[in-house]
Amino acid sequence: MSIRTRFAPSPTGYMHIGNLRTALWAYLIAKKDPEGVFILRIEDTDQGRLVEGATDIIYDTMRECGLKHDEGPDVGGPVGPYVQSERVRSGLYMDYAKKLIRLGGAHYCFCDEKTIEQAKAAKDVTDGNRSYDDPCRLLDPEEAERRAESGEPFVIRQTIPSEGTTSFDDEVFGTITVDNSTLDEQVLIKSDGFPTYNFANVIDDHLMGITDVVRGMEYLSSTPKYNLIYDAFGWDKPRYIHCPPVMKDEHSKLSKRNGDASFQDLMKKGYLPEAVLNYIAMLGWSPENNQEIFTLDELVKAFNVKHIGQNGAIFDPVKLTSINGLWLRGMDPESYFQLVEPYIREAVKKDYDLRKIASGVQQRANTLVEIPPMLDFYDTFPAYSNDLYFNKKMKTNPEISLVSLKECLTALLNLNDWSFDALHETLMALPAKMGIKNGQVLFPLRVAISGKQSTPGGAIEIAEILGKEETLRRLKSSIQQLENQ
RNA sequence: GGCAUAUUGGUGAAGCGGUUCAACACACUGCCCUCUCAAGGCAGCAUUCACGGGUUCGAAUCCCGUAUAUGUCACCA
Repeated sequence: MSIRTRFAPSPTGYMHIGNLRTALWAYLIAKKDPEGVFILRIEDTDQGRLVEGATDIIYDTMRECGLKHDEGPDVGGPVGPYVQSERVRSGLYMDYAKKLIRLGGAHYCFCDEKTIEQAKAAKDVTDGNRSYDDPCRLLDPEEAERRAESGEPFVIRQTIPSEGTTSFDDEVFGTITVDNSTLDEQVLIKSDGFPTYNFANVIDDHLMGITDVVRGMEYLSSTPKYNLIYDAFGWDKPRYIHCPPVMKDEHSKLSKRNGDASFQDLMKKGYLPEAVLNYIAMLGWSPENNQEIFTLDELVKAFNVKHIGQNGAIFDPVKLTSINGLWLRGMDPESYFQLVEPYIREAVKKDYDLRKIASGVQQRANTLVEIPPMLDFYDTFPAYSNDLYFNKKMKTNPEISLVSLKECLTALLNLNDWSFDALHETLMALPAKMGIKNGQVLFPLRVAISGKQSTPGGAIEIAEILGKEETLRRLKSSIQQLENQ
């Protein structure tokens, strides 16, 4: 039987990183199997929490990441509909709930909320048992059904024995066993007739033939209850893959509440979707070899449930930045240029050779948004301090620099072939002639024509791009600035 | 508080009873090198795997306890 996994978000806001990682892993697990199917299901049974446009964000994010689902609301499939609210309308959950009642796995409950609250308040919470002993479970079934039919408000609760234990196997956490007495008889069908997540989830996973349930570990403690439902129906249980959380720091999960980055935010900050995906795949999972850069297809091949860890992984923006830089540097020059052209144009409005600028940038920028600020010197020669000529490593200072720059000026003045090669030949002859290190000429020159200590591309590239006239203008001005000191 | 799960360096982590077991990567530090910075290369960076016991000839790896963290105990998902 081929693998079927699902990503089942509820459209309550934006797509956070932890969610995206769960989607990714579910995708990878499905695609590991050539016949595997990845399904998108929208869980919108909480009508109160729906957020306008949230579904579109889900579609957009998945598309941008290349996480293509084989079945879902927009593409259809054999086991639809794929939106829970639509499934509710068919009465499907209620039918199954009633069936479950007949099978002894659930019962009607007529308790009103006040009663329940009072009962819970009166209960000793430290005894370790379930928080509410529902008296309705003792009701005569015929009687209960009659009351429900007659229009009395009700919910349907799961019926759980108070004795014994329930256990299940999780692919990442192993076998987990709990006492039934600690399991709450949760509501399956709410008084508005909608199923709760707890119920809809089980029904849908079964009806959609989900073989591998991939979800956050916050569901670990409720999984025994789900298995009790599967058992009551006599259904096959899926494999469970509970994912450790993605943390902001040691203490808190990554969340919108904390103002943490969403996928959309990361895009705005100039990261590549491929790099983000690559990075988050490894949050809590590690490959068997030491490979670090993976395309989606490579992840599919390399991914292995056995290597998912059990501890929360801290989302490290610095590491992401480094991975992103690796991706950027690894691109072929033409695609890179297409990608960064808008960012270069943001800073460079004058008529310089953008492709040459791009090739300098490619070796240096780790994110897209850091590009414009490192290029601002092209359009306007910035004011700068002579202190920039101090460089410990190059052993340069304003005095040495002045000497070097004057040499540069005389050499460049007579240079008519302003090509990279000619510039290179001319300028590299200087240090040899003067008996100093290359850097003692080229570093001052870079400062003199860019007004910065570090730039994408070297002094020679910058001079070439700037052109003879502008280079000499800046050079003269810098020499003057040094002499006036 | 009950229950569940976890605890390897600043970070992600490998290792899951025994020939270097504390890999690899990020970050950091130093050096080298290409025309400079960056990138790249090399080197350094946990005598030790939360703590305390135990099992064993031998434990980061198994067991027990303590501490800490996270999750859960909703007519939210």
